[in-house]
Amino acid sequence: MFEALRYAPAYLRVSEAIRARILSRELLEGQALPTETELARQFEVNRSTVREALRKLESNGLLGRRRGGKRLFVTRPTRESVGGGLSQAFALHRARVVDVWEALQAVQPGIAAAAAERRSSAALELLEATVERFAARKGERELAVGDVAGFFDALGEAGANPVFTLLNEPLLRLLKPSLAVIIDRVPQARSRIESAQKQIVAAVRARDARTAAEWMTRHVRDFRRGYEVAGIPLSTEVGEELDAAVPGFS
Amino acid sequence: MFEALRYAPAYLRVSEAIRARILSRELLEGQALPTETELARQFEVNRSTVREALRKLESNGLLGRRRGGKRLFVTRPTRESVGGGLSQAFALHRARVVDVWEALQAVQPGIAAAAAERRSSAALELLEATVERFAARKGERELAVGDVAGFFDALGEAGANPVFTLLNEPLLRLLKPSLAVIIDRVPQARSRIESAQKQIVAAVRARDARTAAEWMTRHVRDFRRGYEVAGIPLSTEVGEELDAAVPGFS
DNA sequence: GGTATCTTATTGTCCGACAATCCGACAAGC
DNA sequence: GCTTGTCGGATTGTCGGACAATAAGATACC
Repeated sequence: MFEALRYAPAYLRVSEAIRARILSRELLEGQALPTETELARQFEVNRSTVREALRKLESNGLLGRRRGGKRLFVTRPTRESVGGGLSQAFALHRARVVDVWEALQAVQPGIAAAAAERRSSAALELLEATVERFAARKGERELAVGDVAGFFDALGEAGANPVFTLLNEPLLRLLKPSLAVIIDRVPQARSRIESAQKQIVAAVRARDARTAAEWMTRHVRDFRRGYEVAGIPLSTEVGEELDAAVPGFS
Repeated sequence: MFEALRYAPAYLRVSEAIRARILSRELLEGQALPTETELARQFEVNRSTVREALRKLESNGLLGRRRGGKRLFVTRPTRESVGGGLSQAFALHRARVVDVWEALQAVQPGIAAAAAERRSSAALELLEATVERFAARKGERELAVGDVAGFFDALGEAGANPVFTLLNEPLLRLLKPSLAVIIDRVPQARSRIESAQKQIVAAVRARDARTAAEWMTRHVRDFRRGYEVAGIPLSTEVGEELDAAVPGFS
């Protein structure tokens, strides 16, 4: 009958006020925030209260500081901070490798198609460099995994769609641990990945969206085969390892 | 040459410590956190410092409180809190409606296929109820938009893939405003949406993943036509309206 | 059993303080 | 001119203590 009437503590109202100013672009990226004391004066609250509000915005990725700096600056959520938060959420929702794989299968062909349609020549070069790097890599499991993630990243970047770029990161993050196992245990994994990447890049260079998407579909399906061959149960829960870095502070 | 040596302020170390305990499942969902004073005692820091740490975890959606409650409880990020943060990030990265549409086009067919493969009968009923609700709706633009979002939501739920569920929310959130315009301005929009939903649900009931995905592809393509007919430029930036609710506090 | 009442514990907010250190300016030296 | 040393001020990180409002738990009552 009646709606619960909300009383919002001051620290929330302060953080909301600042957030609104950022989203409305009154505060622009890169701009320095007033000092805590000044904010306290303007909002007519205590500095401690302001600080609580700032911590919220900080972990939302809306505020950050320059390396070793003191003052806070307006920033927008980076791939890393978004990715950290999201993959953390996935893990807590007990997502399994098969869930992540399924999402990859849905998303990546679209990303590949977008990349093929819109890649700039600079993005193409970057993409090719990534492929070369992976192909040249011998051993060094961890670095090879990084290269594969770098390939997907570069592809997302080439598509010039911020939605794809931001969604890509957390999926890759969750993919990595299991990918490392695959590369270790499946002998032909590297060569299969390499050839798939080359086909995809060729299609991207030719601006052939359909072929890019098709090869990507095959590529992702291969990962699933990889899980099976490597003996990774599809129902393994993806877990955040130690590398759950502090989002928004690095 | 040298790596920057990092010093982490106490409030960050505290929040990291607690986060780690949550991610490692030592602290379980629903469990109450010790009181601020107790935490301060254990970490040997001041209560203000603890509070700053708690605010961070609060906006990450890892801590929350029961309606009108005082104590903090361990929670996992809800769809809403994740969605709020993500759509905020998209907006700040100046995503355009075409970007969101492209992402929908990539993701939704996969979701539909997953739903067809794994839907429970309960989920199917919910889905059908949603479709009925939208079909029966006359006028009431906002509610109709909510119904459409509810359809995608129910579909995601039916797929029983937390990754899809969490990714779906922010996309829908960004879709809504433009969808409202389409429903207003394109006369045949409602009937086209309704028939597409019915085809999709039929395929889901028949557990026919391929057909479900195909109809979904058409359905999403239709939205693009809708943009054109409604005169919404595809390069419009999606913006967070006032409804940018406080994530993790509602 | 359920409900009203009372106590206590806990949170939200404030004030004031201080050390560490980042910032900017300015001077000195090659 | 550009780097390096010096210095004062501004700003953050952290602390201690305080108090009102109110949720939570216990207790008495019907």
